[in-house]
Amino acid sequence: MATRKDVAKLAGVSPASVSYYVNNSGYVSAEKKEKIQKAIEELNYRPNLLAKSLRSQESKQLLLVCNEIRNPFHAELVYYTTKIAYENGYIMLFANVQDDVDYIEQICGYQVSGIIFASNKVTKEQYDRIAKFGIPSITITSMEMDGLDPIITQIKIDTESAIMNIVDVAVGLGHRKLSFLAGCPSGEQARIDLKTRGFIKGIEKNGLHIEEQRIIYNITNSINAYEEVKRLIIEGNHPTAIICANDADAIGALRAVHEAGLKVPDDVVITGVDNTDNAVASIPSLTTIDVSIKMVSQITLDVMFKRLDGKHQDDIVIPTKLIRRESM
Amino acid sequence: MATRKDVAKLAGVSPASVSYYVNNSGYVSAEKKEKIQKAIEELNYRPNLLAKSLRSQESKQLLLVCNEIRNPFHAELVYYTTKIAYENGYIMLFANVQDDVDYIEQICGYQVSGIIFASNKVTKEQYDRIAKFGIPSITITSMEMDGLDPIITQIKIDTESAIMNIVDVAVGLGHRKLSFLAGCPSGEQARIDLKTRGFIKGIEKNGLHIEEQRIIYNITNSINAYEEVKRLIIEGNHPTAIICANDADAIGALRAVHEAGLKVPDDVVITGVDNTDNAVASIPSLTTIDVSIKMVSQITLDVMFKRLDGKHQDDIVIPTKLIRRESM
DNA sequence: ATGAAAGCGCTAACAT
DNA sequence: ATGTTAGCGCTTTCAT
Repeated sequence: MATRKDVAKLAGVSPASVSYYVNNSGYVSAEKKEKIQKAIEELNYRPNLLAKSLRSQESKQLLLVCNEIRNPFHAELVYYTTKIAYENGYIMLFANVQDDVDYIEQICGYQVSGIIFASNKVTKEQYDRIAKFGIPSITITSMEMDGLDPIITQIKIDTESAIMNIVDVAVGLGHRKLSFLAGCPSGEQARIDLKTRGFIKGIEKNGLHIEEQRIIYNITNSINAYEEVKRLIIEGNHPTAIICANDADAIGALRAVHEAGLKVPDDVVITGVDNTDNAVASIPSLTTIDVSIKMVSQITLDVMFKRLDGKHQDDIVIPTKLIRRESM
Repeated sequence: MATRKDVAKLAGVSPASVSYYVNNSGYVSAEKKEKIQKAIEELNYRPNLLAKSLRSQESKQLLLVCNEIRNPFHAELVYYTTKIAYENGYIMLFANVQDDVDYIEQICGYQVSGIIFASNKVTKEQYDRIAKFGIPSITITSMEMDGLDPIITQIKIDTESAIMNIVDVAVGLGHRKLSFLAGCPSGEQARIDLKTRGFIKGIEKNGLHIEEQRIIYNITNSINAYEEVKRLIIEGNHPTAIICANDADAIGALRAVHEAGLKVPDDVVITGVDNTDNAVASIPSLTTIDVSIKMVSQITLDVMFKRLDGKHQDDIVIPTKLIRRESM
């Protein structure tokens, strides 16, 4: 690849002038501008961003960490954040990470300007480790993370009250046996997972006993959800309301219920979260929680740019909205 | 962030020794190794990959270009390729690009080691422009691209015979009015789109007239597909076989047919492509074309590493498989 | 076995 | 208005 030096030589100017022209800093005469432009085109010159970043101590690269890109919520988030970042002169690096913090730390070696977490698999200890790098970070979360290093701004999606609301509606419809398909593992993670908390709080608020309500943990995709719901039904005494942590899981649940010869919503109601395209297109269409991913993306990057600007930003809570469709 | 110099100072050795230790090149005494390791941990040192890449003239960054990450096929591809790349010491940069080649060119400024295209929106002219950078590239394609610069290895997914096969089966089942929901725009793109070609060839092979078979272009997601199929049905004289370019579109078609009170597969058969989770979980489940994305990802990166090694690689054709389920 | 030093391509302060 | 130059953090050759 041609370098700035090559361009300077061909254009008969100094390398500095090329920089001035390319970056629109410093003065370059119209005559030289033209010569430089010509040389750039002839040589197909592109500035070496590695060198530029090294020198200017800012990479203009943002890192987005997801734990499951195959989940449409994450896919949309990648779509919008990448787009907005680019429109603002930043390139998005993407990492699909389960629990390999080493990976993230390695990528930080590229001197990323900022990190966006969209993963429910990163633990507090791992956040703490990454916080040490001093890189402005944001986490889009459905977790209650206490005592997180303030270098990590939390954008909390209020799925807790959303799921509570769903429980209210289900109970209002007469359902007494509810089940929740959680994305997280049981134990510590479950205690801070807002969706799981919402379910438990909803159950308690409605005077039901949480022990009698089944929470199925570790649901990671629709196939998985399908199998678990199938098992629930085969075991007998199945729930009449199946509340899922996301739309994909709800699609799997729908299928299992359908195969068992049960009708949705007459025999069993099912709900999702995320309001993805699937929720509209499925049969029956899904009652779900709308989280405007476009809006979340915009807010996230607004916050990121503010942070990169050295300004402080408090944590943010993003409200959600129940979308009633056919499945409940 | 701490630099190599800081580590050297704290450990009481030269910066070179730190490099030797970190990269396992050159000799370092056990005693110094220990000191260096201690200093690294104390300072939370991470090598600056920007500087390393600049110096060693290889970034170990791969660029993946998609045009629609919200499509599950792309999402899975991102998932697997990112994973395999990392296992081989490469970081994947991700770009969701419609037709903005400038964006790709800009990212190339990071001296990416290789580029993987998974987009049906990149035109030959755009490939040609990027080929000029001399970066080993691969395109995972469902297009017939003639005369492409050999710096771009083509991994062709044989969707052409797959769709022809679907047409055969549909006609064998007695269908005479078929429709194809294409992802590409009509015109030049459609002529090189293997799926569209497969449909046309299949129709002709079966002695039907292509003029009487509706091809709907520019279908980009399930909502879109839903609307178009709804329109087809409302217009009357609707097709009894709706062949879709991907599973997501088929889900939308399914919904439209269902709303019209028609039964799948009794009144209308519908097929997808990709064999995503949705195809298994939908009701009815989808007859679709299986393309093992995991395998495609593995092959793609095998080819990439071979290319990065300076070896030549011929274009590859990846076979596909028809998966019969309930929708046809 | 270890260190000094050149240089990767760039920015920006400074000199002219 | 344009050029010279130091230095970003690193690798690697060459001396010691």
